[in-house]
Amino acid sequence: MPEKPGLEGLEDKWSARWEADGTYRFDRSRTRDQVFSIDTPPPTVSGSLHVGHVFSYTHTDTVARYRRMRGLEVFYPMGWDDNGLPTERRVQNYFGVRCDPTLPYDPAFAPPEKPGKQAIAISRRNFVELCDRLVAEDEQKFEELWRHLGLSVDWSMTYTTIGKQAQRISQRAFLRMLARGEAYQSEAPTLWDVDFRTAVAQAELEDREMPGAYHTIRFPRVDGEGDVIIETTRPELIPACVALVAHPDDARYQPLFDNEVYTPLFGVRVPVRAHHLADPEKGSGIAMICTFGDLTDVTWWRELDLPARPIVGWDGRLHGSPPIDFETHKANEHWGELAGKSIKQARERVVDLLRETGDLLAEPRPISHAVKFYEKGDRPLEIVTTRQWYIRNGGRDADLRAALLDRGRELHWHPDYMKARYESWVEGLNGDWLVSRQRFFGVPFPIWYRLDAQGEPDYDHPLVPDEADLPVDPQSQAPAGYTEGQRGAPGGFVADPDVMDTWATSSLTPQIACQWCEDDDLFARTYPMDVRPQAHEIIRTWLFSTVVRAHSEFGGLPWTDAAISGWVLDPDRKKMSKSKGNVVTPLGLLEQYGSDAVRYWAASGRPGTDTAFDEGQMKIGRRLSIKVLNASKFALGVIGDNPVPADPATADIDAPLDRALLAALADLVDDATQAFEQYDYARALERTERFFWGYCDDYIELVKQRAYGDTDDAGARSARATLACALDTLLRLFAPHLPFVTEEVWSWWREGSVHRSTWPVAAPLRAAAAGDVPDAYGVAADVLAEVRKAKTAQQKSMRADIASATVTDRADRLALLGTVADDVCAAGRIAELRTGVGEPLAVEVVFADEPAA
RNA sequence: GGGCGAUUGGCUCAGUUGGUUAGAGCGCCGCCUUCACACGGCGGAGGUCACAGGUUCGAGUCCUGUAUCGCCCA
Repeated sequence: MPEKPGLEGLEDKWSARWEADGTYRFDRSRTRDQVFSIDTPPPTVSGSLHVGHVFSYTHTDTVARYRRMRGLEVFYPMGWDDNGLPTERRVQNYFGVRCDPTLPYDPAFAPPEKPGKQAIAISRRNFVELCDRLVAEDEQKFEELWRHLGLSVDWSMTYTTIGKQAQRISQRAFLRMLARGEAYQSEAPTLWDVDFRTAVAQAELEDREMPGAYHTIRFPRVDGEGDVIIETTRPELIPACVALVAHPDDARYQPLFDNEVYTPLFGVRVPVRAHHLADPEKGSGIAMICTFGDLTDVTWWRELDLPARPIVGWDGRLHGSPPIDFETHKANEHWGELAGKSIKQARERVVDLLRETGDLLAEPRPISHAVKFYEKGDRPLEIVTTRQWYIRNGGRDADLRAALLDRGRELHWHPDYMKARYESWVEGLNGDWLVSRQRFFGVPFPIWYRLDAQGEPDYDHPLVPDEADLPVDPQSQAPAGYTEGQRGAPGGFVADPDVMDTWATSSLTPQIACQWCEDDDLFARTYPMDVRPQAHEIIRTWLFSTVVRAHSEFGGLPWTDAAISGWVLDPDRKKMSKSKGNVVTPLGLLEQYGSDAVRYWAASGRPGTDTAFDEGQMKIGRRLSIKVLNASKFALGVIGDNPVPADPATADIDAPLDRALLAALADLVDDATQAFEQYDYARALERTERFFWGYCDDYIELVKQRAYGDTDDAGARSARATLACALDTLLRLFAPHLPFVTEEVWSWWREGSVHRSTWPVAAPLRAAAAGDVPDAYGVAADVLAEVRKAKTAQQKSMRADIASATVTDRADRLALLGTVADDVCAAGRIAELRTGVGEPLAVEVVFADEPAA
């Protein structure tokens, strides 16, 4: 035991020891019923870890440590989510490169020391190599931080989402869905980010409030009976207009239905149609349908069976050639001015042209409206018709949707109300899950297409590899029966160019962590898993998609429980996020306050509840950690060489105060255990902390004198045994939250690691209390508090001697006080204790250095 | 627009199935110093539990409505 215990250096000392001793190593001789299996969220390594990560990962770690102490073998691997767009973006900025898949591989390529102003174009393979290199560095830093925080992860089982095994599992899962008809491809209008040049899934959308403007535009009627006036925010889409639409009940426009109008500038005849989605309240109540301005356009186009005249290309610019053959010279002239322009440029020009022709009836009226964005994107999404892969998720199939809703109800949610997020998302799905991305650093689709004699791909009969050959990169490997020389040649083959959405692989973390079809033995011992911990905002993405994959492959849930963490909010109650620039990096905090202190703050955040970033709470955690060290040191000094009773019931604990303390402790153990069983680590901590302060301020003070007695003194033996039992129990109750200080103290007097010791049980403590209840402890503490109050009021030291104290209280409480009077007198330095019946509790004192009244 | 959650002293939050004068920490004020802890100890002041109704012997807790804030989904 050190002379002056402190927090500094505990993290390094104990994380090294835990690693050396394999304290958290998973013992794979244990069977599924003896295992507690955690599906740890793989953090995105391209970002930096922030306090939000520390917050939620601490929650999981407390639960892991609790379950481990309960005797379960905890399967707790860490994953790194390294594939996908965030990594690509980081690599582009970090090295100053960009991927051009048309370039050949350059084995000698080395990135510049510092990124230049102009991005260097490199081949796909060179680009992927840089991605691999950077994520390896990032992952190392992440692991160091996690170890410093004290996560009880088995670091020998770490996986990545771009690793060979993850690719193999991801491709295998995809191929099996393809074989079952649960994955399919389709050419359809698709939400498209023009900067990233990739398709985007429903789950990745977000609405942003953007300034826009209504343009009032005249469409002349073909029958010459006047004009139809529409209002639109997208005038540049007039050349893509295929119809006008109004609500079927809208009397203003009923006479127009099935008549035709001319589009302004282009003179194309388009029909006026009726559809219930047209909102009579919006604008003039009649809208133009374009291919495609938004998702409603897609619905109208499909349901009204309209022609497609798309004008926006993958790059967000208007096509070079017109969507149809315009009939007039003027129309072609107008198109010529727009072709190749960006959407913004095209809009400005169209408005000018409408002004010139007089078709713009009023100056644009500014409004603010919700526009769909890719959550990582900078410009509004466009809708482009492309061939994409989809996975069935119930968005177009009522039976599957119902089955997935049932899965959501089967899952135990912590807190329970988070279930509603899942249900509202599943009920609101409006299409299947689009999983293909036109990107580079991801798991490729293990698919090739035959080329016919004209070199046209046959998309309907894709070529697939044997599962034994996975993972494959179809861009560099030829399908069975073909040679590399036939790539791209008529009669040969071509690779599917896309990679899978990163969620398509992340949705398999249970399969990856438990090594589905890679290690059947491990899989049988760990899957299905016990718990998915995660934050609430990705219930629609990660949690839901994981349920989809497990339901599809195994017909069951991937875990029994979901533990949902809240967010960390900055002091202005805004979510901490990189884009807001209000993130706090965790390493400095861990060093300043100590990991246990930061964990204390994190573990004080209720399950599912957003929590303010609060350094004050870390200070309290630090104070608590120091108190654990000091109080333990003192208690152990008093306990001396006396062993911890193996069973407190046989330890001659007979002093009423001691029995009452153990009775209270038994209640605490029950409370903390019940809380942890319900994933309420915060409640367990709060109760333990409260008890601990009482143990320090009241119990230790009350028994100090008695415990100093001789070894043959029964009261002293009772006090020492109780101090030891209580300290032993409290350390174990704190161990999940404060792994470093508890381990430090444990090492002073106990064998092994506290984190491999057993979680306390109430029964032996209650047996030792021998029917006594906590009340005598409560009365003693109350009276002691009154005595202190009296000393403070007289500005006396706590060590001031009291000649006599008179306690007024209820008779039943006075009776209890009688049983602990010696301890109370010793702690209060009271020579004579008198009592009188009455309420409320009061204590009158006469100090020794003043004359008696 | 629909759904979920929150609203408790200056601040951050507890408050288990409704049960005696509503708790804690921080901050504030005062006191106590070196015998575990000054990175300390003890004590004090401070709240019409967002608002309005209702159920009940009894409501911070249950029900209805309103307001404000946040989130999820349209």
